[in-house]
Amino acid sequence: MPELPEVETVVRGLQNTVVGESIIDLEVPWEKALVADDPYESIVGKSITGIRRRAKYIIIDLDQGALLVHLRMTGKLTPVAPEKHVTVMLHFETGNTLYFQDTRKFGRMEYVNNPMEKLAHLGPEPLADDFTPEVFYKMLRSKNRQIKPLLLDQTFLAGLGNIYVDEALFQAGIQPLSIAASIPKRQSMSLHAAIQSILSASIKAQGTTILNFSHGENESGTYQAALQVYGRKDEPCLVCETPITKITVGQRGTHFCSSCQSLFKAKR
DNA sequence: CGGCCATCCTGCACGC
DNA sequence: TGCGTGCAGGATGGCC
Repeated sequence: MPELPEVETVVRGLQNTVVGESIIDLEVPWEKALVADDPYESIVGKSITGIRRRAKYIIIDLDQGALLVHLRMTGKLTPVAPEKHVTVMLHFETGNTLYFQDTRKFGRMEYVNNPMEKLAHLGPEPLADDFTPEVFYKMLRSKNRQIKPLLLDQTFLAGLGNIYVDEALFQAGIQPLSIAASIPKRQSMSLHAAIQSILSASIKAQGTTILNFSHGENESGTYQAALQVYGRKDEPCLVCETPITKITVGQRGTHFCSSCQSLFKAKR
């Protein structure tokens, strides 16, 4: 499940591979994966001038417009031909090809004229300089919502997914059902620090690779070894040995330690 | 506004 | 062994 660190890893990996390539043809085995009024007209003939990340989106800049890629759960962008589940292929003048592969077919590649305009609804980047502990505390204070779904809301904060939210809340000692506005300053500071340190550490480890259904995976991250609660239902908490609890919060599997994480209830 | 549900897809873990 | 069922999950849109 690609979250911010995984997307960052993909972007860094493709930096030296696709920038400078000219697109001379495209194939779309799964039509829904490519969103554009006239795909051939808008994409073929253009060159890739850069590749960058915003939240969980990959922005492939073209000499006019850009391709916005969201991998969702199982998407991959690779220059190496996958065996199956290829949804889009970009063929380059050099003879190289960029493959969009996606087992569950939820991922999308969209041609847009102005990528930043299209992503204007997103909240702040959790690793940006102006996302300070003070700013975060103020953001939380105005929200009467459960902290877990709030952190997953990309318009509130952009880039976190289910795995890293569970990990950050554990590290900060905050129970996932806690109401954001009720979280004290001390714990809010701690959550901010947890989000930044976990994301940074995961980027350094090239992301998390949950044992999945892709065979020849040659670029897997190693952060899964550092997970404290995610996927550890009924296993002992690494701090206090209380079995890890798994519940559903906002339709998402949610892992936490009932002893280490405090519930901050709504004020009245 | 906030919470809940369905939708999109496939593969895998289950129970029998 | 093989079948059926349920589940996982990011984002969106609809409903109350």
